Amino acid sequence: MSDVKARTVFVPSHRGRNAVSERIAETGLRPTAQREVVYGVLLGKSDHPTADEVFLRAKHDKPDISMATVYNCLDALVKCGLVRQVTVDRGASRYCSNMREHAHFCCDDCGKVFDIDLKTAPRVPESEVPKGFQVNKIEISLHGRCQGKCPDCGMAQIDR
Amino acid sequence: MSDVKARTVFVPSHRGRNAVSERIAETGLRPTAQREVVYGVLLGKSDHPTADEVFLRAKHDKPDISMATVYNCLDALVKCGLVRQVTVDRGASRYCSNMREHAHFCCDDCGKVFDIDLKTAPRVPESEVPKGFQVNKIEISLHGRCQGKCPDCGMAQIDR
DNA sequence: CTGCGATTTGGAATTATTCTAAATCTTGAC
DNA sequence: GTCAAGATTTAGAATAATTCCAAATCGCAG
Repeated sequence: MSDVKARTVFVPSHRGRNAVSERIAETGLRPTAQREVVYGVLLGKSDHPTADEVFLRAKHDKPDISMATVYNCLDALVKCGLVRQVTVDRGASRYCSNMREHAHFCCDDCGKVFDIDLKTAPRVPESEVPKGFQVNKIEISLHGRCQGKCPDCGMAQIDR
Repeated sequence: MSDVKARTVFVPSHRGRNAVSERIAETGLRPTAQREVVYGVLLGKSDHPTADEVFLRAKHDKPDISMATVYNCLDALVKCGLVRQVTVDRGASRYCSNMREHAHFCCDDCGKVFDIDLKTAPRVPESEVPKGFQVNKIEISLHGRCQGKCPDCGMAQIDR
């Protein structure tokens, strides 16, 4: 694999320019058709899909996209800061195009993940962080039950 | 697999009684030799070992313990509240016998995980949690770099 | 329009974990 | 102490998620 190291802003030459390719290009990433589709999927529905679910949805727009490419694209989008990778539990990673400050609520019953907006960036007492350690990111995840209150929870796996 | 559903307090009948087996028994879990060894490993060194690492260490005391058993024991210990399962990133789960209120710092360079004590239980604005959702647990993980400041960081993978 | 490096691709490989069914252990009852 | 019932352990197979690979294709700069 090659690193994502482009520095200049690319503009797609053959395919049309659009909001999505524009945003990708702004990060210095080459706006390929596959990246646009993958990013588009995440922008289209913010339900924290797994790579597998992204793959399924991406195929709708681009039937011959491959799973490996979905992983590559997600990886590139995460590295360039357009997408967040969410790891609330064991099991597949989830992806999220909401870059505002927020935490995640993960329902132990239905397995769905919801954004919890945070007005302020999370903080941790500096005195408790070992001297010299550099903190780049703080992730907060809540675990609990939606109690059937979340959308489409009829099909929740109520196996407890 | 059978559920962990014991209700009475077991006392080991054949093997000796000790602090570790005592604590396991108190939770209503059968204090088997394997569980004692696994729990002992976690109590012995709080460096957030993966199941694999626990297996290796457990074999020192009990050479014929199996990987499946390590997973079973870890699972049982987590379910009965004696151990925390830590999921800071993709990759193997880690386990932790520190049950005080704390967050985790995960170094992107050396991959090690450190406890960050929290004086108070983490909170999230209640107003942002959807009505009716029940929050059971809040996990906080910090990501960053130890900058070579952590113990044994000579052998850190500095691949960035 | 051309060359070069970036990206995509299918498939194999790897890693972490779960499942399965048989053997063994633990406990409470006698 | 002995026994039966159910819990636990075990090796190995199976699964799930992700990464690796090397060849084909694509996108951009010149």
